[in-house]
Amino acid sequence: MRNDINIEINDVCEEQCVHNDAVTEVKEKMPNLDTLFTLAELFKMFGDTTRIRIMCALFQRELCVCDLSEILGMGQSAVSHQLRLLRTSSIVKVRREGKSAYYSLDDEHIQKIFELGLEHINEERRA
Amino acid sequence: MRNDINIEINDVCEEQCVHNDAVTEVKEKMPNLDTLFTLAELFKMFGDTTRIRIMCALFQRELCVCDLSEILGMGQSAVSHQLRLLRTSSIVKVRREGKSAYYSLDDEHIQKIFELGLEHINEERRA
DNA sequence: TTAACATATGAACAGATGTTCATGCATTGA
DNA sequence: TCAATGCATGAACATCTGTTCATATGTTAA
Repeated sequence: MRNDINIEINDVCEEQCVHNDAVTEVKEKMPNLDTLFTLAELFKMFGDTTRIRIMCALFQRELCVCDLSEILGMGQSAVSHQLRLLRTSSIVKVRREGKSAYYSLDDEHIQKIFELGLEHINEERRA
Repeated sequence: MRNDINIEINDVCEEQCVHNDAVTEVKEKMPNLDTLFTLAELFKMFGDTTRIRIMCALFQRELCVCDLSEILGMGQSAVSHQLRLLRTSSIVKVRREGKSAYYSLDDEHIQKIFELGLEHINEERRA
């Protein structure tokens, strides 16, 4: 009985349908919240058309801000802001030469993630 | 001279530093905007901690809304709203049984994308 | 049928996000 | 040194997003 009381105290708001074994096991095996938060932050970078287009352009070659601005048909400021986010997330890196800043991809995972995403949406379209 | 005028008309706001060869080539090889938009929509689903946690839980096993609600420590409504988004993006699928709705992953790409993301952030941390 | 329950969903709200505008900083060439 | 150029960045603004609340839908058991 004391045991029951403890369960009630610990599992506040427990719904009646909960499969306790499943819930406990899944909870234990989940990566910690910090990791998942960081992961979400990474994927957030892929979750905007402008940034995806920037990455996609950089798959081909290193480019300066001005080139990217022209390729995307967007203002230099907008591109620059997005590049800052991509830099912060270690997705792109800069190389400065004279007045220009040349951006390129920092890591081959980026393209792999991109390609898996493409596969997924293509299967979806076929289905 | 007429040629110069046309160039000015077509390439409005052209910056002076643009590397025209590079820009033209990259532009040609870029996937179309629709595809990149759809791709961004997909990755948007990975770009939220709640949804990442849901996917992560479903890697282990099929779960009902109520279980997920308990695992995440979040309200049923919030979870249900997110599941709807994941359903719409063909990331999860539902199986209904009695009063419950059991969710599971729709496609193995999802876990692969997740794992590549993990690799990326782990390399980042090591560096 | 009715009550209880699991889930879904619309509305409302707060907070996050992306672009533009204005401006600052560094580099280059005159 | 000064003007022009390429890039970065803060502020402002509109839009998008995620959660909560209230409520609806559909299923089950009594």
